[in-house]
Amino acid sequence: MGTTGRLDCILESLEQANTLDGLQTASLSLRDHLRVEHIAYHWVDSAGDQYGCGTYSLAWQERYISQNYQRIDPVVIGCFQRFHPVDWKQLDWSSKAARAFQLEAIEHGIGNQGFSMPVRGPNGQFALFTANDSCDDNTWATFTERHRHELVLIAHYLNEKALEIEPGRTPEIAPALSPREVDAMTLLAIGYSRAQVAEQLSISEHTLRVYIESARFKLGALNTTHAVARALSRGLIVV
Amino acid sequence: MGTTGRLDCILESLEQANTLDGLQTASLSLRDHLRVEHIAYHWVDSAGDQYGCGTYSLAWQERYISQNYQRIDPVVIGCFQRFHPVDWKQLDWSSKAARAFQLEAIEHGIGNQGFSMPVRGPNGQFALFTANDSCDDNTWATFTERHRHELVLIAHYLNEKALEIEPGRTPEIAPALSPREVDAMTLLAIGYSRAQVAEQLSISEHTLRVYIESARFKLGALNTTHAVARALSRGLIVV
DNA sequence: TTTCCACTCCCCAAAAATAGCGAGGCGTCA
DNA sequence: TGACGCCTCGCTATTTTTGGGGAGTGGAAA
Repeated sequence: MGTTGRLDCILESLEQANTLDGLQTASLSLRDHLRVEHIAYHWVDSAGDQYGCGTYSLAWQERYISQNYQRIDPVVIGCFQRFHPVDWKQLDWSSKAARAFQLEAIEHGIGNQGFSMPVRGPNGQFALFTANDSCDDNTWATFTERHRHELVLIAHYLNEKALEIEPGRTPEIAPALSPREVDAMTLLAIGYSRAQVAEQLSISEHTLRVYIESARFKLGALNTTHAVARALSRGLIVV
Repeated sequence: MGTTGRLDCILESLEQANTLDGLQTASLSLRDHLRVEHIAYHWVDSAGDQYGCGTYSLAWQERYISQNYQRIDPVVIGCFQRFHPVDWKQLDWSSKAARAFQLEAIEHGIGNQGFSMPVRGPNGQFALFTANDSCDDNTWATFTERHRHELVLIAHYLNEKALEIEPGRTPEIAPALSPREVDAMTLLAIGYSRAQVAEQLSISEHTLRVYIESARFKLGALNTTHAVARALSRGLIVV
């Protein structure tokens, strides 16, 4: 199996990449380095928008996207609820849809063993990095144990690169809110009504409204809910 | 500086830890390994609830929590908007509050150089791992460059451990929203009024209301704004 | 010094959201 | 088959939020 030294080289070449093609090339190196059949980086957007690179067949990728399989894919669902990398065997394949999905995947050349690592970025960004192969359970267990650190690192750097390449998906620069506006947005975000927020801040409800309005204006929001959503997704408030 | 071998040992002992004290002990080893003045793991929780471990003085930790400094701490705010680790020098210290905060931190023994790594878990969980020291810019740049991989790994494993130790702290397991509920929450989050959402989804406003209510119920939210905020911060919708 | 911004307070009328009921059809899973 | 969840539609009434005005303080920056 590859050495840490070689991984460093690959990560370095990954740093040079600045297009999706670059990521694709890096994927191939990574696969060779890890000596597995497939690796895949898969950016999952809840709007169903997707994006990724890896060594899965194009036919499978297209099929996956066109069928919106991320909705039923146990790998996606399972990783979404976890922080640590997971072996596919630990996932829930019990539903009918999941088993049908798995069969179809295998028909498209996906191996029976998989190990996937969830990665999360700002604004709820979510992606997976997967290593995939066909082998028996023991071989796979040895592989995952030995490469755990590497897989974590690879997932991190791939996602870092993906975020860099797709800046359209990252947030606009945030227009700072005043302290009172932050207070107001924060309390609204945790469910307080206007009256409660005003009481909490010891100001009149009329005053509070001015803050909400000015925050709404600064955030270019159409209403309070929108303003809170923008403040949240731009990291101006933390709930 | 330490070798990768030693880091592996520390990470292994980290794996054994199963209490906050264990994390605290691991922090000390990590500090020695990295040869910095301070390291800190800081779980930034909703509602200002906090949690962490590290080598900062108790006085500072208490002060930080009692003053809710995570609201103005440029490290928290900056990391919250980013994926990659950041040097404190790259952050925005321009506001008055931020500068006052920095001065106070230094008085409490925090070094002038810092390097922080954001980590995110399921349900919008968010934490920081920081290495901190007092030295000149060049020394620090060399340090951060050499230890980048290590810091990423440490942050990952510390957070994995923290999630394991404090499972109660993770917000309730995300009660998946139905597709229509997701639609409703998403459109509300981008500023549509109820009438507009209903029109967009081609359903009656009455029906829409059922979705909003059931989403609110599932999310344990007190009102629509709260529900949207929760859906956002748990990564159930993306705006 | 003047200008700007953050903070505070007030009124009123219209629009929107909420709470409480009700109903039926469709699909999946045990 | 029956339970359950999802999607769809209806009513009434109350509470809350919003949008449009205006007005004064104090501090910081230009």
